[in-house]
Amino acid sequence: MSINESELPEKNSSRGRWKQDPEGVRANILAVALEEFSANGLSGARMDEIAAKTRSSKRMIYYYFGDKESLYLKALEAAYKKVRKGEEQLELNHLPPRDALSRLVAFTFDHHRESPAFIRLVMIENIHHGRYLEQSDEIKSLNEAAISQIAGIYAKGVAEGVFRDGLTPLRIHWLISAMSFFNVSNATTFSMLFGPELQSASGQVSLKGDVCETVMRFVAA
Amino acid sequence: MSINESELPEKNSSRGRWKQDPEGVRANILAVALEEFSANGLSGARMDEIAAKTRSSKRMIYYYFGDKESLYLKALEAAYKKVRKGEEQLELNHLPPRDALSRLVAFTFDHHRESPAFIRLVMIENIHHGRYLEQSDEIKSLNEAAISQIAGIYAKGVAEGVFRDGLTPLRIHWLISAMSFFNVSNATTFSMLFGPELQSASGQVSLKGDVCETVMRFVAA
DNA sequence: TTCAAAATGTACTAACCAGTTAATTCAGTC
DNA sequence: GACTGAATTAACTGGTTAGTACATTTTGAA
Repeated sequence: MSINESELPEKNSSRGRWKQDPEGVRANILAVALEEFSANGLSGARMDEIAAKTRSSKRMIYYYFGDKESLYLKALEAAYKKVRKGEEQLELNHLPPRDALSRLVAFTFDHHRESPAFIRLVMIENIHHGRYLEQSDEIKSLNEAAISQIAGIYAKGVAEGVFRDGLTPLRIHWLISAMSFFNVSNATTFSMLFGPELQSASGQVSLKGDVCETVMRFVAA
Repeated sequence: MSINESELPEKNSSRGRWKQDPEGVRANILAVALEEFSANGLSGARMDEIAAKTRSSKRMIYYYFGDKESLYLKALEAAYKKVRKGEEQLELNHLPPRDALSRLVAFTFDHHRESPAFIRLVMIENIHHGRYLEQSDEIKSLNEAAISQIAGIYAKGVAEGVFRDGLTPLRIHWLISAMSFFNVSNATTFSMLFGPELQSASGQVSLKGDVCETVMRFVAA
């Protein structure tokens, strides 16, 4: 899971010597910040709290990141990059269209489920009307891949006559995202209002089946 | 400072008379609070800001609601009640199952779209892991109706052979909710990452069509 | 060794903000 | 027309929190 937990020795004793490790400190701060912002939101997160969970100090956060909002933005970017990196693993080109799409849906469902911190940051960003995402051209450029992957699968499926014509990759992507995202983002309130059965282990299995089925039926010729 | 003789626009000047209207004041505070919490979240909202937008004063908020969290909870409850009241209008029992379901989906899609403040509060509540929703038994009791309505339609559809067997009303409701909710909750970031076409007027029309189609195909025999 | 620049620690401050104090004005009652 | 409790106002407070000043240590190069 967490790859870059580069084990720095001990938190430097106050009187003793300390070793410089700018990159490690930066990465450590970012990881903590991501967790805290994800848990408490931008205004809810506390800089002192973030600093305390860091291997370094509040002073270093301001030294490296300037202010709270910049730190939030960097954490948001880091979260996106991490998620996209996970998505790159998937290779579907060799599969027949229906298998490819089905696997993509199942993968997306699982992937969202395993990235709750990311999901929460996206929710928070939506509450802020995307004020910070807006400032990051870096993130915006990362999302062509998802669409073009679907485009390839869909075109092939239409050509083979197994998918109906007249859809767009974007709408298919929207459908997959909506269900996979909602499953994580609204898990708490949905369970509270309608019971926890869909969030149980077996409930999630059957839900994933439903989600795949839903997409397959939506595109079926 | 000098004794204030200045004219506050809407507010009662300190020299002038004021009328008692406890219920009106309460309702006014709640409406403003709902808007502010929805816009800024629990920790992001400012009591002074809420008070300023109210017809009365900060002291009155504390007089009627106790503290910030209680106000938030009451605003949350008010939002739920308002939304449920809107849902009660729908009468579907006389329609054939497919028409009934189709109309229910379209209605839910529109209804969510017209209640962005409510959607945002639910998002915020999910970020808080439902800590406040949890405290409101009142809200929890409101949600049987949605399920039983679908149950009726679905059972009829299965009996007539137009819907497949083996589903549950809960899973159908989940599907409708997921798409209708996501369409509003993630509108900002989705548009930023993939373009605004689905949020345009015509995009929403075609999306609503997709959502109906998706549900109908999911339940089709 | 020396020295400047980068990196870090300690302790502070100024602003903010939820909640309070205490005085005042209304509406209804006798 | 005075009394009472409910409603309302303005100003204040104390804790919290983002951000900073300043001293100190480390590093690497001359």
